[in-house]
Amino acid sequence: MKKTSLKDIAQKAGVSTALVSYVLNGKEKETRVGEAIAHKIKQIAKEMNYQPNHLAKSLRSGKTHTIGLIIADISNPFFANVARVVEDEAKKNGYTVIIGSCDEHAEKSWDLLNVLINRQVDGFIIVSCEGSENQVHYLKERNIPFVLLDRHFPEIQTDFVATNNYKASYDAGVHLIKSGYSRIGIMAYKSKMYHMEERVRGYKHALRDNNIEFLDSWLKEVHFETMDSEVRTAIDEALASDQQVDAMIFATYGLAINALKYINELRIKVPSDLAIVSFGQAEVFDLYYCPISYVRQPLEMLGKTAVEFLLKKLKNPEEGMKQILMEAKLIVRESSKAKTATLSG
Amino acid sequence: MKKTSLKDIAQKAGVSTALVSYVLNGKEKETRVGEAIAHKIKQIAKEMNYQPNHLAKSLRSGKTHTIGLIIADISNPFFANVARVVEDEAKKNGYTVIIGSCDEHAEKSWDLLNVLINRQVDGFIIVSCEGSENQVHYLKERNIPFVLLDRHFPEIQTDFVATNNYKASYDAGVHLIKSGYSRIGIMAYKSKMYHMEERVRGYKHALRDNNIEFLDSWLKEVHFETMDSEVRTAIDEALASDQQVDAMIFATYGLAINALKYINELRIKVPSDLAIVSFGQAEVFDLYYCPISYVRQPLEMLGKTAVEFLLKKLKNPEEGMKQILMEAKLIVRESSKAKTATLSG
DNA sequence: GGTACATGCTTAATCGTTTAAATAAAATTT
DNA sequence: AAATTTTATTTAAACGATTAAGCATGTACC
Repeated sequence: MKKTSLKDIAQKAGVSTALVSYVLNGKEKETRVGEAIAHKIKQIAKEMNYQPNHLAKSLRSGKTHTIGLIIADISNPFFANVARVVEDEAKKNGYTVIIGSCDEHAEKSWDLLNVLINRQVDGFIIVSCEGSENQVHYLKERNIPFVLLDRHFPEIQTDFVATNNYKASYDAGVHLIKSGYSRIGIMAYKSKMYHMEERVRGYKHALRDNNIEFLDSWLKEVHFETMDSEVRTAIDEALASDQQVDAMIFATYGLAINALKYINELRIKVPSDLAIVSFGQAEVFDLYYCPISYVRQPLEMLGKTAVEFLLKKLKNPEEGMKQILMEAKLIVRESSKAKTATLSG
Repeated sequence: MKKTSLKDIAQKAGVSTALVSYVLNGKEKETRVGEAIAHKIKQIAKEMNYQPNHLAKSLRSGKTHTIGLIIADISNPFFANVARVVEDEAKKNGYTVIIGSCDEHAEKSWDLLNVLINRQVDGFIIVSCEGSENQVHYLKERNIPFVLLDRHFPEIQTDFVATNNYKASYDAGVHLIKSGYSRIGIMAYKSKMYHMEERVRGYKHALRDNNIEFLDSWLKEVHFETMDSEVRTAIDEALASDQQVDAMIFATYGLAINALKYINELRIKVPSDLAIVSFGQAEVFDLYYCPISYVRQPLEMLGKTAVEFLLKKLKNPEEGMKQILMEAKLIVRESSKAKTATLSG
């Protein structure tokens, strides 16, 4: 029992496939199809439960109504949620999303890109990973529409939707200072990615603007791949030295999780021994015995806007370049509460 | 600068598209293409960076090399991870996956199914939600290949890959009993889904086989949609009554998370006030001040096997029905440690 | 009554592949 | 040398849709 095609309907109605196509695409008026026939065609289409073949449509039109979404790390709940938003938003507009995670590997990202290009996606939304600049250039050269999400390359002119990471980190730093912490560290990925540099920069400026001298030993940079062990070392160092920190900003969700596990093991008390503010958002932060203060990025808006930008570009390739930085919001919880309160402890 | 097609290559090589197709599909031998020409064609294809058009291929062959993955709830990290496994495994076999989450709504699942059928996916892997039996029947009738994952309907003959939930829950119950708990409750979704019933059944039998009389008030069933508030009520009831529980099994990850948040608020101590074993697996359980014992389902194997079953069926539609129940493993942590140890507290 | 236009429908090309069947040329057999 | 087989290549239909162009009609106008 094959799917019914235009031909089947045409045959049953005794007309050409052209008429059927016109009618079912709502072009009866422009193409002057007889009312009686039009009605008959619609009737038959319904009876036979006609569903157009997307492949054929796409082959003809060159449009697949599919978006490729390449995510740097889908195991990060922030990105997982962004992916959901993108998917929902796309579906609302009649688009299907194909998701791929490159797990922070540029080669994997490259493979994905090619697979999806071959699948004829109409455009891309990309959370770039380190070393994927060439891919961005490639897309630009080939004139394939795309929007960068959450991470972007300031030296490459592209559409992007991202968070103001500098500001977010600055705010986090100021918040800790105002809460009475003065020896504030930051843990970040060892990375040349702009969003990461911005987070470190914001933190440093927060210290500077509050007359706290930044110490090199307060910046802990770890490699993504060997995070598990490096985080432990970093925590050990941050707490053991004579430049011991009393608060720490975690530049990503993954770093925070790893650190918290270790901190648990060490029986270090948050926030009395160590105050914490983390980027990223996740249930985990609510569930920790001492709820974690975090930087809430405008997840929904990021996803929605990225889709919006891309679809606009798909509809009109001449559309101008769109770039937007959205503000994050610092959610203050127990893990960074004012130090005075813990002086008694 | 259009993509190069078979035609372009044919033109440049001065041959017909047929030859090009044969050569590039490795059918030179069967179709006896001249060696010189074959070589020339390959050469040109490489030079022009030929990438076949999947749409055209699919239209012709009726195969899209795409799998539809419908997940009951992608916000559940267990399912999110299963999705990753399925995706990776599919990709290894040259398949692309289109994921959709129905958020436990049968209608949404129905919509997804249709969207994906229209997109001509070759087959489905489905984590069914309540009330979607008709969809399973529909697929069977229309002879669309599919494999049910994690949840199945015992009264419908289908391929499936799932966990032995009865056994898992039974083990969890026995473990708690052996650890000295005797007033053991269970929190589950109010649902007619088989996997949920099995979890309750296993728990009950664990009690029965250890001469503990099951009390109705120990079974807390909450609705998925209104989980947030109902979980609180359930916890209140479980702890306040004269039939107060000293341990609790959570039949899903979501329930556990919600309950733990509330338990935190109430300042209830785990496990001294309440021991806990939960289904599902997530970082959260590691991070809780008292790491949570949980039932680890064979996530990787489930996903891989589902893909394997489906691909076999796609390759050979006559393939027999495949059903498998995999064993879960109880991971014992602090949250359910032997009661004697806490008698002093 | 001839030209012009409106109406209602069909034809056929096209998108990029695959592949059975046809064809032509060369090699082998009778 | 004719018949047959093998080898190398082309032709053309098909997948399922879209759409410009063509072709009959009928109606209106001068």
